Amino acid sequence: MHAYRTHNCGELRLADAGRTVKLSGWIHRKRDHGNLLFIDLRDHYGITQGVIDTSSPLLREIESVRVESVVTFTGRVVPRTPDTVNPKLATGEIELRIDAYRLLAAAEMLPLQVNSDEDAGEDLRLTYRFLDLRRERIHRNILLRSRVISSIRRRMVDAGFTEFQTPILTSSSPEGARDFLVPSRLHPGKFYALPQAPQQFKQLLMIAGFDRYFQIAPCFRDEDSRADRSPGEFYQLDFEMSFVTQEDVFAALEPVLHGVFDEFKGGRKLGPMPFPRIAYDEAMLKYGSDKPDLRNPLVITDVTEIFRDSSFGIFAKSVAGGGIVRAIPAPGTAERPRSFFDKLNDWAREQGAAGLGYVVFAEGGGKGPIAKNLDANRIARLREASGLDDGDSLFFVSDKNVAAEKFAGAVRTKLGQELGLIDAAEYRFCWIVDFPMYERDPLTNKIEFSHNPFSMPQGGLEALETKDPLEIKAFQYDIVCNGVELSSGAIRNHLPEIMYKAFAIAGYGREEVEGRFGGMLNALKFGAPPHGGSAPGIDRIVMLLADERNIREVVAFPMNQQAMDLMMQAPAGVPPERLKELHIRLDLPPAKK
RNA sequence: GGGGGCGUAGCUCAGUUGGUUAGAGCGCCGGCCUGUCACGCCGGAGGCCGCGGGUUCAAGUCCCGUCGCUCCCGCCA
Repeated sequence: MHAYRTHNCGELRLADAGRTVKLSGWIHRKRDHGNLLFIDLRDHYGITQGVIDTSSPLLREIESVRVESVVTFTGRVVPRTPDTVNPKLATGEIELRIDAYRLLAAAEMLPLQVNSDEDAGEDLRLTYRFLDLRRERIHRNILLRSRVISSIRRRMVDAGFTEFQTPILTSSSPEGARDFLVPSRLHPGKFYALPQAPQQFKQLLMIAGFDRYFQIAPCFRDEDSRADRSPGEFYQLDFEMSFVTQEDVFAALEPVLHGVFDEFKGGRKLGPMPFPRIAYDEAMLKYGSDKPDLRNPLVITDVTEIFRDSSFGIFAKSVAGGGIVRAIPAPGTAERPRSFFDKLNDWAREQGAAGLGYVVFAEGGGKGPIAKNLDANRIARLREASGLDDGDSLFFVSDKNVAAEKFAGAVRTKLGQELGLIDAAEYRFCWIVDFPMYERDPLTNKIEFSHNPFSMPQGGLEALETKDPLEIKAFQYDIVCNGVELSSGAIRNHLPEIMYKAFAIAGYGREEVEGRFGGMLNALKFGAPPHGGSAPGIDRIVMLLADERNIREVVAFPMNQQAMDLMMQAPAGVPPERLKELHIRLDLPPAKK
C-alpha cells in the first residue's frame, strides 16, 4: 500500500464504492456530532468527506485534531444514502469510512481562515501567503495562470515562434522607468540593472537571424504600484518578428490572444477577430483615453465650435482662450431627478474638475442651467452633433485640450458605470494605432518622444526631414481589452541614420546617442532586418480572465503596495561585511521615529 | 511627492449627540449531541480601541501630530 495515498481527494466516485483507499490532505472542516464525526479532507484536487463514529476507538483522537492539520486516512469507500448525497461536491456521492488515521503535521491556530471566503486584510494574507494560497479562489487563480501560460506557450510555438531566455543581470535599458540595480562585486562601483523588458535582446535576436522570438519574460521596474500594476516585477509575453509590417504583427498576435481568451472565457462573450484598429487621435476624441473600454457604448463628440461666441459665458470664454468643449451623451436620463445631475457634478469636483455642465433634451428643446443660456439654434446643433433626442441628456466638460480630453474620458466611464451600460461578462479588444512620435512638453515647451524612441516613424527619414515633428506618427500600437492596456508594441527603427535623425529632433546629439545606445546602434550597422513585436502583460491577461480587479490576486507571491515581501521580509538590510565586499557605504536619510 | 479611505478580540466588523463593566459573527478552549456538509445547542477565555500628545469631570468617539495598510494622481514608452 502507498505510504500517503492511493487516490486524491477529488477523484473517488460511486464506482469506487467498496474499495479500501488511502487519502492524504488538510482537514478542511469538521462537523462533530459527538458520537459521529464528519471530516472534509482537502487537497489540490478536491474535497472528500470522511466519517467516523463510536464503533472506532480513533474517534476521540481525531476529534481533537485542529483544522488545516495534515493527515492520512485509510478506509473503505461507501455510497451515501440518497438523502445524504452532497451535489456541491464532485465526490459527494460517496464518503470514506475511516478506520486508520495518521497525523502527518499538526496545525496551530490559524491567523486567517482557509475554509472561508471572508476577506482578510491584504497585509495579513501576504504575510501568510502559503495559507492564503490554500484558499479556493486564489488557488484557482494561480492554477488558471499556469494554464493560461501553457496555452500561450503552445500557441506561440505552433505559430512558429522560438522561445529564448535573455539575461536578468544586464545593463541599464533606455526605457522610461527606474531600474533596479544590483551591485557588482568584481567591478567595484559598477552595477547591473535588471531588465525593464528584454527589448534590446529581442531586437538583437532578430538581427541574429532567429526570425520569430518569444519569451514569458520577467520584467523589473522600480515604479509605484497600482491595482493593475505589480510593484517591482511582472511578466510579459514578449515577442518579436522579422520582415514584418504592423499588420503582420497584428495577424500573428490576434489569434493567440483570441484563442487564449476563447479557451478560458468561461461563460463570457468575446468580440470577433480581427480586433478593431482605432487611431490614437480618434480614441482620444471618441473615448477620451488611449485605452478605451469598448463595452461602453458612449461616444464623446467635440462641440467646441457650438460654444464659440455663445452666450454661455463660461464655455465661450474657455473656447476663446484656446480651450475645447467635449460632450458625453447620457441616453435615457432626461427624467432622472435633479440629484442625479448634482451627484455627478459633485463627483466631477472631487476629481478636480471645475464642474460638469449638462443639457437635458425635452419637448424638442433643451432644459437645465446651460440650456437657459443657449439659443435654440445651438441646442439643435448639440442635439444633432451628439445624435441624441428627447429623453436623453448631454454632459459637457471644457478645459485646455489634453485635460478636457482626458476628463471627458473619465466622465464617459463614470456614466457607463452609473447607467449600467457595461456588460461585465464580455471581452472587447481593440488595437490603438498611429501614436504620435513626438509631443511638446507643456512645461519646458521642448519636443520630446511621446512613447518609445526606438519605433519607426511613419514615412521614415523623409517624414523626419520634412514634416512638423508633432504631425509625425510612429508605427507604434497598443492592444487594449476592456479598458486595460495589455501591451505596447512597435515596428522598430532598424536604420541608424533614421535613429540619429529621430533623436536629433528630440535634442540628442550624435555623440550622446552613441554613448547611451552604442550597443544597439552598432548591431544595426551590420545588417538588421525590418522587425517589430509587442509584449502583452501576462498578469493583466490572467486578471481579466480570472475576473479580478487586483493584479496581486493572480500572482502567487506578490509584494505589497510598498514593494515589500511581507512573508520573506524583503527588502532587508545586509551585514556590513557584504557591503564592504561590494565597496558600498550607506548614506541614509535621518531615521524616522 | 500629493489626495481619498481604513486602523477596535486570532479573523471580519458594529460601536448612537463624548457618559457605567467596549459588543457581534467566525475561530480558539470546555461540555452535550449518530447523518452533517457554513451541522446544532450550552458555557468560557481572549482588548495598549495603531502609537504619542491635547481638550474635557469624562475620549474608541472631538482636536493636533505620527506610523501602518489600501485606492487614486504623479510616475510607469
